[in-house]
Amino acid sequence: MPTRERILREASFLFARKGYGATSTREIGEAVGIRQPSLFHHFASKAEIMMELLAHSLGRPTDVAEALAAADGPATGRLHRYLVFDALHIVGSPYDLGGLNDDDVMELPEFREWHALRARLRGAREEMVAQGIRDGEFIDVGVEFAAMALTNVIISATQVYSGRLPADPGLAMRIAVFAMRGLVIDPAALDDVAAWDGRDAPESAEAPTR
Amino acid sequence: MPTRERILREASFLFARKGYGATSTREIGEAVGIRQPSLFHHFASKAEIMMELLAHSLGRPTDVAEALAAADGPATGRLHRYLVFDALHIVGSPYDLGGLNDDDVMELPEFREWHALRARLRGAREEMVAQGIRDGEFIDVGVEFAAMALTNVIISATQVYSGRLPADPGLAMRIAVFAMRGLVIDPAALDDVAAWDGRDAPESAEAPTR
DNA sequence: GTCTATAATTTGATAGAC
DNA sequence: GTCTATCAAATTATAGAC
Repeated sequence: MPTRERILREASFLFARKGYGATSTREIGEAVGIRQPSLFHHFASKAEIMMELLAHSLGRPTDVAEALAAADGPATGRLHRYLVFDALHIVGSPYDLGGLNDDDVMELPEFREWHALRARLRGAREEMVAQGIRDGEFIDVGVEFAAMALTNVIISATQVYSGRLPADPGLAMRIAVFAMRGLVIDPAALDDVAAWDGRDAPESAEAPTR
Repeated sequence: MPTRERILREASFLFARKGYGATSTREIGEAVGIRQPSLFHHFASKAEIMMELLAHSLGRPTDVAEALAAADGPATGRLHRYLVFDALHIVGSPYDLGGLNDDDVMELPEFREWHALRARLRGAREEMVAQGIRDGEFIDVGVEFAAMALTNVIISATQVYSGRLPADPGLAMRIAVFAMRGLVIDPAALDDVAAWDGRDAPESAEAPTR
């Protein structure tokens, strides 16, 4: 495997475990098996490593969320489909995407340009929640809170079931149902949904080009 | 207000926003309005500041969770009561307890002694979930996952509703209901619960001795 | 109780040999 | 593409004056 790719993977593991600011370039080099200055042959700076990971963490999910927010049909089904995609995207990634775009990273000035993309992803998620409230499918506990809570439940699942989710897309769908049961007025609506989009969800889990 | 207390507060804000490892003692001193070396008149090290915050973050919640895990009555009511306490504890604190006991901090060797307390808190939460599953009140999505997901939903709420929760304990109870609706087999059981423990929940939100 | 001065270490990044 | 050597800046913490 190319050194550049190994750097991305090891860096993502360290960033997820210790945080971006607390991870030194020497640690990354050691994990990869090269000396610290050799990193800078592949990336111009430590921040550039993070930016490539941010692109992987935010890119496809934003596209999928915006497409589903603009699609037709009940919000319940579209939101469920996004949550299943999100779980499989995180777990199917060769990188550890846990807490990658948290505030502690995004507040640093060198990542200011990524605020817009993260805002688009959040906006699309909140749009689906707002649609469900407007159409009488969801209770109104606050759009921002509901969207954040749903995301955090999915992240919890990817952490606890890290090894099991990709091999079991059905588990991902049950977890998305669990996450949404608090939001949905009629829990029975989720039974249909889980059967409906079970077909295309697994293919959403993709690995990055290597 | 004593300088020591101001240090704890400003440090907690910075730790929550940037992470422990990425927060320098110079920043803490600057936020307090003193020079960096003056911090060490009040605390022996940066880690000791964090440990005092950890004690506040984990101490009472662990006592409450263990007491409720050992108490009688339906797990639904006891777990709901804990979640309301947790939300009011976090939001009522003068410190920012968000992500204080995350892995990135707890994995550092200087905080190894705190693993036991965090494990007790997690154990008590998971015990309540396990009781509910055993007694047929909760669906079984995995004890560890369910307990973590519930906690993360409460933390989401404290972040989004940071200013509004302490003034509105009823909101905290509705959020706890929202968090638990995915877990409970019969959502109607939560209507009774919310009315039952509404009396004593608000007094759970305490400030530390100053 | 806060300050200045400073020690000892670690940080991200560069230069240049091979 | 990786290495050694090194730099400038930032880190936590200490010593001692006031």
